[in-house]
Amino acid sequence: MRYASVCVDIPTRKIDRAFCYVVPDELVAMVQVGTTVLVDFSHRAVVGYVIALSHEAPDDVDVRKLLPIRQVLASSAFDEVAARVAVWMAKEYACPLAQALHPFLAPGQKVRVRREREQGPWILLCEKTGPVDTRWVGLTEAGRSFVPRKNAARQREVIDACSLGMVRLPELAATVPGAAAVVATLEKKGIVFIERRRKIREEAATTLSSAQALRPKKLTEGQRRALAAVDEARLRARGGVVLIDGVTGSGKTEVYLEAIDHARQSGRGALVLVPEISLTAQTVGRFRSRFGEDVAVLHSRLSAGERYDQWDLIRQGRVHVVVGARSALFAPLANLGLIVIDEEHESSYKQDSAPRYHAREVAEHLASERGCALVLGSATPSLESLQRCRVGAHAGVRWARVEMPDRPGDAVLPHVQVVDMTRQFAAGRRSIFSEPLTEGLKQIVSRHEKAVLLLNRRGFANFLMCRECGCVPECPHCSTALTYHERTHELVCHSCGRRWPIRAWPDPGTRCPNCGSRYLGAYGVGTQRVEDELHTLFASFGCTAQDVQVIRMDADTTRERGAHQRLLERFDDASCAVLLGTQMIAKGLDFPEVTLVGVINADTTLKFPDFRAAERTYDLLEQVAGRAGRGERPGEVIIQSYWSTHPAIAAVASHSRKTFLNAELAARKEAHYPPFTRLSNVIVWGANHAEVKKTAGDIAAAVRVVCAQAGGKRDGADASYWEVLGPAECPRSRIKDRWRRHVLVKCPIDVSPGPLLSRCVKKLALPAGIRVAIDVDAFDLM
DNA sequence: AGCACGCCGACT
DNA sequence: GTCGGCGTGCTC
Repeated sequence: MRYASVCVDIPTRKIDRAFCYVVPDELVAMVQVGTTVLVDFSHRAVVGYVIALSHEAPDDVDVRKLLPIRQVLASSAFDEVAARVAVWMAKEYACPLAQALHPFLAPGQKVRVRREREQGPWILLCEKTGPVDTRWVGLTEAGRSFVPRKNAARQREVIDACSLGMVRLPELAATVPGAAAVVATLEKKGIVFIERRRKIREEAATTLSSAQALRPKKLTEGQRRALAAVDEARLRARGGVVLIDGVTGSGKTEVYLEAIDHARQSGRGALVLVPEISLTAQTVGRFRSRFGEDVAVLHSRLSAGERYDQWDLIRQGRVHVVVGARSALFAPLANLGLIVIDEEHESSYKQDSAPRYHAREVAEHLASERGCALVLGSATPSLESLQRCRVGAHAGVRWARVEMPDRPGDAVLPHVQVVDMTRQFAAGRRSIFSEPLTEGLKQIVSRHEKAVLLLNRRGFANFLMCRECGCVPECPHCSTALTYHERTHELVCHSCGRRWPIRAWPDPGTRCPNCGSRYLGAYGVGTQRVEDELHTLFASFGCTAQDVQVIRMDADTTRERGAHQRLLERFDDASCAVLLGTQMIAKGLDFPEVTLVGVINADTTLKFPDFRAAERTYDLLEQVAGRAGRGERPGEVIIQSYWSTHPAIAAVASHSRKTFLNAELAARKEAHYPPFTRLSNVIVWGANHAEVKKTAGDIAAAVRVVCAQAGGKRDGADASYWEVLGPAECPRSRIKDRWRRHVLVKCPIDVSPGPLLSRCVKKLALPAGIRVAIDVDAFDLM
């Protein structure tokens, strides 16, 4: 008899284990680890996932009570190793096993069971994206000598089109009107035949010149060392981690490409994770140009069909390299030899909904389970990774750091100048652009070069304020100030997305919602305004829009599919241009002609109430500075700031990460923050304020008891640091009419807080409408 | 989660 | 006496 261990898809903390089912004889061939099945479970039918198979039933169940698997709903999406990783994720990130399995399933698969009426039958709701076929038309033997009737012009056209080889029916229909009907007639006569071929939906390639990855004649010293370290880790097959700590433009991608090539030559596959934001045509193009058809790409901008096809190519073993965002980590790639995480410091590697995993941590675990190497690359590694390299090991695997301090060829790091904006202001300058930046832009125009301008807008969005009563309009459903959208004359809540039309000063219809005053004015600097001022500035140089193109890239201009790529292609094609944008332009762009990088306001992110604010600022500035001088001509970086003495800014100016690290690590150690502890966040939310408050209090009390026990068992001063903070209101205390409170838990770095926090929440009877989220190693503390 | 079981108040 | 309120607990 065969038995299957099935995880039922009921995502609740109360059910966090798998159940045993009998595999009926007729299903034995179909039921494998990773298949989606339908089973009976406590008075109803539910969807479940097979996580293990065995010839024996577990000891603790009565074999006579076991139920059979009813039906197989989808073929296998993951193997035993992946199932083990999911079990680990569920524990580590304190989420139900079913939720930990979701990222492993085929993209687009949503199989649910519902019933329409109270006592109605259970029905299956299948929402599965699947393969699609294209019909191809070809001439039969008889067709070759067939001469259509004189007046059958359409038939002749179809036969002509097919005479050189098979043609896709949709293509034929585009050139020959009514081709479908003609083909149907000819097929009946035996003149043509129709063949169905699997169609692979994919995106069009880019024309960006920088999307090519030409093999360099020779690697730099740093690249050779990094490559050797990666190869060694891969051959040891013990899940070793290599952190490639290379300055911007040092050629990390080339090291990945070479290392992947070595893995492929020995028959192993490779996963490459890049932040969603840099998963552009440029990045993909580089991998495609080196590995051609052997690459699958997975990211959120693909349509459901495209994503499914890419995933299925991987599962069928038809590609050996996968490039994708965070969730590509779960792609069913066989014989994994290498995992690469580019820009490993990026916060987008942390998922902010369940399972709240961090791709770096899951990759470390996965690499060790699959016996492959993990490569982390960054010019600004996370403090966590640097700390692990300093120790030399983490979670039982080796962590090694390789430095790449030089750019290939004659390219050098750009010169960085910090402009103290308080002095500019004191000197009577009121423009957005300081004197040095104005001068720099003038040079760009006169020398016909390109510039990148960053508007670091996080936390400095446009808002309205009444100059008579001082009020700032807030969302009535969330505790956030509303953002003002100049172009559409709307107030927008970035928490819940609601919009309200509004008129701002000097529009005659202006009325403050609080006091009715006309003096409701816009504050803050938006990309739109910088764009306008740029045009004014260039006009003052005597330039026209033809002389210098201004390309704005922000959430507004990139909403449309493919817009991101089109804007970059425009920038690439221009002879002289300025690319103006938010965070999204800071990373990964590689345009050798960029000689000037300007940062409009460097310190807006520093004032965030977040212990990583300084690290984020440093990372962003260092990354954007790295866009300059990647080609033959040297680069210049101008950073405008009101807080130019801050270590994060000073460090970028002097190309000295130590300046930043020394200050930051000391502060983190003092306050017991990561990388010296692990920080978890337990969030409670609901419509009823009193119940939220009570539940958060209960959780805090339970966690305090458990933490005191866990802390008491350990000895050693620093290693046994435990702390429970709160409960307190979340910085965003209300979102979409739900009140939010949270409890912060700090614990030693070698402890897994997940199971402990999970236990605390599980034993609590949650009132209806009150929800709890456990966020282990939280990034977003808002 | 979703449903049955069970143990107490106000109704034909 | 029983209909139904929702607290508790189980689901291979």
